[in-house]
Amino acid sequence: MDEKKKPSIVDVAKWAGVSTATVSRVINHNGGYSRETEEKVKKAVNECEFTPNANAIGLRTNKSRCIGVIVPDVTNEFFARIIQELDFYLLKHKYSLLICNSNEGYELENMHIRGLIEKHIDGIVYISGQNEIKHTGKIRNIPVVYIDRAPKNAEMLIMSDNQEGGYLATREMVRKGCLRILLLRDVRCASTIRYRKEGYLRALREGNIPYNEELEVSCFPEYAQARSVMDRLMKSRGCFFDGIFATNDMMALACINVLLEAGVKIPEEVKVVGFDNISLTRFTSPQITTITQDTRQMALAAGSTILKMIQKKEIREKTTIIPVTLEVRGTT
Amino acid sequence: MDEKKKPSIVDVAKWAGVSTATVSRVINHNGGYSRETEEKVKKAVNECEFTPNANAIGLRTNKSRCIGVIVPDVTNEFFARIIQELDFYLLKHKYSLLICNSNEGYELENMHIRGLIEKHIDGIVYISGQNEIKHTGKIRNIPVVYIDRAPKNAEMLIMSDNQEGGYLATREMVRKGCLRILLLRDVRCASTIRYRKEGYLRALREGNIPYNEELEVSCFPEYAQARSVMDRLMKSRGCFFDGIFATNDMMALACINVLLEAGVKIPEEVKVVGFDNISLTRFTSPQITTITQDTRQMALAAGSTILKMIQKKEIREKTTIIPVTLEVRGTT
DNA sequence: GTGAAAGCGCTAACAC
DNA sequence: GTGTTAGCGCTTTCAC
Repeated sequence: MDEKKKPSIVDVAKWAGVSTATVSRVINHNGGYSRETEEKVKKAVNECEFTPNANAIGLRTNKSRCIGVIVPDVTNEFFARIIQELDFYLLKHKYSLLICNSNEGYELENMHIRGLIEKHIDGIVYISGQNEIKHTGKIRNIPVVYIDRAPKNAEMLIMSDNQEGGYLATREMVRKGCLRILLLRDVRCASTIRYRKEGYLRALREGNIPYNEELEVSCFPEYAQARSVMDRLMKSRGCFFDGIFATNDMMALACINVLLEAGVKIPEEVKVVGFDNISLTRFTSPQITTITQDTRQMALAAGSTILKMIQKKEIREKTTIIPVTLEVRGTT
Repeated sequence: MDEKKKPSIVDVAKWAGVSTATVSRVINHNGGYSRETEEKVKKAVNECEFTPNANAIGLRTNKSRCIGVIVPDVTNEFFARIIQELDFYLLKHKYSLLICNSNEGYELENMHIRGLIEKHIDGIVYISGQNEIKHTGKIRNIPVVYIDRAPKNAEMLIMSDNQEGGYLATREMVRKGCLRILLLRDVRCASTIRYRKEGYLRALREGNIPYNEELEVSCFPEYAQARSVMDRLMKSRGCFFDGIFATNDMMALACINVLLEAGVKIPEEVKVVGFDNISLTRFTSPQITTITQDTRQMALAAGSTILKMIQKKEIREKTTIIPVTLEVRGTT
């Protein structure tokens, strides 16, 4: 065993006085060896401080035990939470997570995908973040699990029950007496948003409240844009609503700040519900009522699905819907 | 060239009518071939849709073009921003980023490190997040760059100019007339916090304001803890300060909410400055004055340093200090 | 300027 | 139950 080099399985074999095949068998728990040799080998492994060479294994088996995750923006807490849970789940299964931040950009995404392919990663988790999927077809022969949105030909999809979320959010306000509930929605035509709106409509119907087109306002799903839209609305038409369902928490926060600054009382005069339950919703005053997307379950579903695909196990459901919950707090 | 299998350099060599050695040379721009063969090979590479097998390269060269990043919590925006920039920088240099979320846990971190070693990653970026570095010595022969904090025997360290940050924050309040500036500090004894306090003291000295021990309050650096500490303080002693320097933005936010709820006017009666400039500081009302840690420069420094170490280039500075800036907003 | 061939560390098929 | 060995795809030395 060389002084400088890392010990290989050959070194271990020599040390234990067995063949490399036997060492390999023991390491991989493949059976076909006696209790005795097992001990010998394990001892040798420890004493040599042997660690397997993933590159060699990968080359030999065409597996890398790496999963790539493509994400529009790690900086977004919702995505970060998914990554965190995914990392934890995969670590337990001895997989590594390669992070690919696309910044919502086509070019970065493609560079990343190219890198992933060269690295022979075993699978990809693709978190779309409501934007269009652009790469379609570029990824071949690699299992892909989509979270949130997926291209038509996609195999596997994990998503929250957005319809139910929209419903729960709106029902909460209806039950508490709101009659003119503003829908402040992400302007982008994502299916997730469409579902949330369906839920909103369902809750209105259930409460015998007619849908009013004037109460639907679109804007880009960022704080700044939501703020200016609400500012303009308040200036031009005043507070003509008694509830707001914002399709994400940042927009909800923008509403709350605008209303509070205009002297409107929350939740007495206007109630507000957001979506996502990012941590920020607990750091405001009042704290924001919102819909929890269960990032943990989403990550778990994505992780176990991708592992199953890698192992070519059969998967019953192509689409997994993760339940959402209403978090009642100070704004309703 | 097999139908199902990915083409290897053997296929390309056959296609181009040259040897694998030549293909390798062309691919790696190693010179020693004619303009003519270069064209032939390049053409073959394209037509075969050849992508190199990173495992084979890694096995042969003992390089993986992978960098691991160990981070206490991806969900923390400050860390996420560093990861984002690092990912971008490394992508440009054709390196991949393996994410290792330690959740501030010893065990997870070690599992991750073990995985990184097996994967023969080329380097590690270690973002400590002010907690102690525990692994010391476990990582051998792998270049490591530390961000924020480093163990004694560490080679490379990137950090913000925390002293200057504390100074700028405090000076801003001194200049605007504050005389009793509360220091709400992270209770953990990290060097970063120590530096920030030094800056605070320097600004006081400069303003001829005596340091008052009673104005230094410690707590865990989370919103909830900061809130309850401030709540208690206000209940027991009222508002005996006219400024607060909180050593991170979450604590600053907690202060602001407590004060606002108690009817204290910000910034008229009390001014507040945070630290980090997380995006949340712009989503509050009033927006929070804070110190920007330049995550982009930190990531750039970490990225270029780790690449230099990998290439065994000499590095002048062991420690890189990244400048910080004061962001004046509504709370001062 | 180009090719032949060894070998990186490992697994798995086959032999015993 | 264990050993021998071929070969995964690539780089690199050594010939020519």
